[in-house]
Amino acid sequence: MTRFIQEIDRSHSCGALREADEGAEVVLFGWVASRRDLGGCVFVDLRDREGVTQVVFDPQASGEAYGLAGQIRPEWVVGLQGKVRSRGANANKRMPTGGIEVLATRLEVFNRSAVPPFLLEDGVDAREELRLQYRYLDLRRPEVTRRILMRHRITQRARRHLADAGFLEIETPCMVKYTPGGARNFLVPSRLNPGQVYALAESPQIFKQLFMVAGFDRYYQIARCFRDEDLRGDRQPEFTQIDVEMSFAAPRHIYEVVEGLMAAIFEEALGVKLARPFQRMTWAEAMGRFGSDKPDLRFGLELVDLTEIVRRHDGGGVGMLKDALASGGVIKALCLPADKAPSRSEVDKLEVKVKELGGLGLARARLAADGGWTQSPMGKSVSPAMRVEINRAAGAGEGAVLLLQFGSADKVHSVLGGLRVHLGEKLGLVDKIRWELLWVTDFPLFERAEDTGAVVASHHPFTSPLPEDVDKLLSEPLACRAQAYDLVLNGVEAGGGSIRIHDSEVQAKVFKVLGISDEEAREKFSFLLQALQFGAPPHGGLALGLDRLVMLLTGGESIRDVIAFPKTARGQCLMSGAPSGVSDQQLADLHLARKG
RNA sequence: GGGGUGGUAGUUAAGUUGGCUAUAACGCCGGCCUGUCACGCCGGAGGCCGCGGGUUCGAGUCCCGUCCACCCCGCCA
Repeated sequence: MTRFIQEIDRSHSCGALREADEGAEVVLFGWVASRRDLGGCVFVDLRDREGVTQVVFDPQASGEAYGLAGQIRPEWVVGLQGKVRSRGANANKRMPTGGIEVLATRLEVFNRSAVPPFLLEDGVDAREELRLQYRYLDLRRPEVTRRILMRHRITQRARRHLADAGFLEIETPCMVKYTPGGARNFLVPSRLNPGQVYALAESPQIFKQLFMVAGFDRYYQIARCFRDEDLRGDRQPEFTQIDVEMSFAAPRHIYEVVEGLMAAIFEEALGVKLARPFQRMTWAEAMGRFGSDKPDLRFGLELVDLTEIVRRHDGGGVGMLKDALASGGVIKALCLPADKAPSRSEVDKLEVKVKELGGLGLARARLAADGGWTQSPMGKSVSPAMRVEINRAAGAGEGAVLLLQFGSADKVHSVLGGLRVHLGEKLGLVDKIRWELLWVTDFPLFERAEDTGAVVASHHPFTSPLPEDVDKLLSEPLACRAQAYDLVLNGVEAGGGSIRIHDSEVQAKVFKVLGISDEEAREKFSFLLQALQFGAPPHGGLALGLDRLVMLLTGGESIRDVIAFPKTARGQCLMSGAPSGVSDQQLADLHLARKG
């Protein structure tokens, strides 16, 4: 008797056969997805990464195969030979292969399977803890497999697109010199250099700039990055970026390349043609209108700026508004029309949300038929004149609810921006089938650190200011805008980048603003600064978060869904058990001592 | 670091004011069944109620602690 594998080759995947293949002799390999034993015949759904095909075992076709089919169980791995036949009126329209089945003449069991700890079917919601523990089984589930295959197609398409556009794929080291600032690094102790460490690269940033100095002109990499920060659904300790850098580039050149790349990816993944160019909005406009540097444009509900109205009315009789103005604050509101207006108790719940977002409270008003404010702490004191103007500015009619925040612009924006997103989801304002891409541009070059009050780089210290703001670097640093941009997709930051400083005078000014001395700069960034002195071309780039992108394009809920072997929120791999303990001998080899 | 939600057969869940011999569905095991595709029918096995203390005549249920997973804030491009 001939044996599979050694002598018989697979002819098709389990997702390939159609009615046109009727009559073909085929050989399929795969896993038993389900078995329906009707007594006189046995149906088996055979699954591989490409799909599922129904196989029927009939004693008249092969008594031996039929007998074996009665014994097999879910997740056994088998090979079989048979003939494709049409299912005619019995076709299953919900399956791509549902028009046919394979009448098996031979069956070989390659391996049995223990009973899996959870059902390997779509739509089952076994606890994620368990799914991660048996990730190799979870990956067999068609919807999980589909995401991983989609990731493959997206990265392949990205590679092809960028290579065709003249970008070189070059790898950069993961083990790098520690440089301060930005995310916390994982550290790798050096056995050969007692007491010294490598850092795992949080991004290839400096190296890709050096490629530009080297004259490679255009570089890309599907780069793994490492950050030792607390984790979220969209943050893993190691993650992947599509990293791009190009020489002789202004922001518009970067936009053009990345828009082409995104269009290719969307076409590949969804068959969607993106409208180009993408929308652009300055950071200041995004913050002002949406309270966010990554506005979700799938719905409206923009912030209404009431600052000037309140100023003209000198507070309009409302003490807290007047105080907010006096301390240099702003007053903004969200207006929910009557048909979306939350009830009184729902507004109270929103106030809880506001406090989560860092707000002190939620001033509100519900409009009566005459425009008067009810259910409002300001209802009695507010002057009718100001009230009328605010109602008009907000477009608020009878039954509408106004939700107000006042205070520092940063706080008002972050609270109302967060509330806007919350309401967008909760009230079903978000159009789920839309893809809204935009560039947010002209980010502030510097910001004030909340804890220390020091001026710090918003992006990183090599980010170039807008040409028209260079003169203000030393005099008004916080008013300087950067040639920095984020690509925002449906309210998610899909990527970000900047044009870098290639002029050592400008770089020196930036370091001065940041309070970094020449000596300190040399010590921290020596090799980059040195390289910039040897004919560095104007250059800039961007990095796209591949995990987030694939998550959005596949409808995943977290990037864990699109990473083959993800870690938990505490950075553990439940399957392998990493991280794990270390022996005294290992520590000694690394010249490390255990604490305590 | 702070806050929240959850943890009960293999899995997903229910479990009332503390009274339980802890339910159900799916899965698993055995039997029957030739057109199923969530196959159907009959029968069966299966539990340290996350873990450790406490209150109580009595705890899945109440209290304290702890572990794990997830979400939010801080942090992080």
